[in-house]
Amino acid sequence: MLLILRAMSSRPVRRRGAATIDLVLCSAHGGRLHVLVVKSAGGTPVLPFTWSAEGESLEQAARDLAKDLTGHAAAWLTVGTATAARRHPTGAALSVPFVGIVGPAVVASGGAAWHPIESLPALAPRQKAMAEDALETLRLHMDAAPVAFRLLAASFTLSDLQQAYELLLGRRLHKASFRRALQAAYLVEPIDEWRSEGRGRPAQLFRYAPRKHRGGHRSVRFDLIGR
Amino acid sequence: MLLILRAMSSRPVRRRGAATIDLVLCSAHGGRLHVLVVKSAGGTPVLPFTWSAEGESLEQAARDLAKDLTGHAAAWLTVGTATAARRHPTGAALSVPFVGIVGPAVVASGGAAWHPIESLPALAPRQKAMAEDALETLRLHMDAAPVAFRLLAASFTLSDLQQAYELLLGRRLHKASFRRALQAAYLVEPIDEWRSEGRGRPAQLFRYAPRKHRGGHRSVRFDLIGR
DNA sequence: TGACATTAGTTGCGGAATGTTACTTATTCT
DNA sequence: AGAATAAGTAACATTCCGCAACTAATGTCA
Repeated sequence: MLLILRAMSSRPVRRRGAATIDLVLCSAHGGRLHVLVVKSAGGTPVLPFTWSAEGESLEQAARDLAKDLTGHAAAWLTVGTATAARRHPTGAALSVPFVGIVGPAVVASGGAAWHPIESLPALAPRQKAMAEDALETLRLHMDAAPVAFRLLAASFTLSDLQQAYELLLGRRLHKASFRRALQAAYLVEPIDEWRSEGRGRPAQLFRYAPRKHRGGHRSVRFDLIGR
Repeated sequence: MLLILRAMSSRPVRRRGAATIDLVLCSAHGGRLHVLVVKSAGGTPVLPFTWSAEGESLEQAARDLAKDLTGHAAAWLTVGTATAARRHPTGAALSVPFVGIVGPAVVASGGAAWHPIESLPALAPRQKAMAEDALETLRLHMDAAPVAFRLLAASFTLSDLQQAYELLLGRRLHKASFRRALQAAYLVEPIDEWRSEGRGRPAQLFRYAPRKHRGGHRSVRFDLIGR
């Protein structure tokens, strides 16, 4: 399936030997983070990958790969930690992992399947390491980029958003505090729609609409350094 | 000088064609962040670099390069954003930048020189981009790693530390607030030494000694998202 | 129909964290 | 001795945050 999809697009010719671009594509389903895994020619599970091409941006290649795979552009994408120590399934010397996010509506098709990030299938060592680093990469960027928002559809409830943050942070948050902080940041805007999940009061929908606000110049938090 | 130093060490044979490992080595002098720049064979300024070698860790190669260059091991090192779009001086297709830190005692020798990060000499485009990304990379990691501490010597005054944070954050901090937050985080330990800079009261010296403390599970800060 | 469960969303309080100002302490310079 | 300089502290007001309790809107089920 991967090969078929790649043949459908007209991208630069890629040659074996340079570096692989490995894609750790993430999505949130059912309150858990999932990673897209495909099948290699031999049937073993692998992360989607492509080869770097002369003169082409690595990021663009990763974006093309994500689009070919899912039919949707990645909602967010960043480069991870390039590595050469372990062996890539293809024997490539170098791997450049990209960590991407697609919204919850993207379904896996063909040989591709979403796997919970805590219980991935048996990947090759280098790919396994890259997948396990993905969450850390997302955490690293979530203070400066709207990572949590990209896990959601364009319109979402505040409970959805809180759940996304809890997913990324790995801990529970307090509802009232979360909403107060969110309001103070002018990051979301209510839209005139409500969603009912069946039980309980319907929730208002919001969209990501950051407004310029002079970043409160507050002190430093040392909370995270030193374990 | 670079070539001489590299010949002195017995590292794996590196062959042209794979990827360059470019080093953005940073250090703080006189309240400003500096980057180490060397001279190429042709005399033009370049970032120190080496070639990736089969089977060797990219990070280890970068660490070796830093040690060969300065005689000191890098106090901290992380990988930056791999790139292929622009042209490397050597014509390499791929570059993996590493952003490193050495303490203030490391002096440049031979063809190497420290340049303020705001006024770098005319580097090749790809290297210029990598160097300009360095500060952003450091900022990205400073909440999770002791980046600011690595810019300092093993013992330092609290004013030194505050200056390092101000350097990285690009804004002034309040002395009292900074010290309170620092005390609450159990990150430093006073040692029984004082340093006098000539005028003013001598400052007590501290060292980085993080103690396990249950990270206060506080709410999220949205300050930085959305510009 | 009416009590109950469930989820969304708000309010108010107390304690913790932070910004600000002013102060004390220790040293050098003149 | 007194001014200048920098380190370090104290006190107070303000803001932030965790918590608990509350209201609101819907579905469920006896």
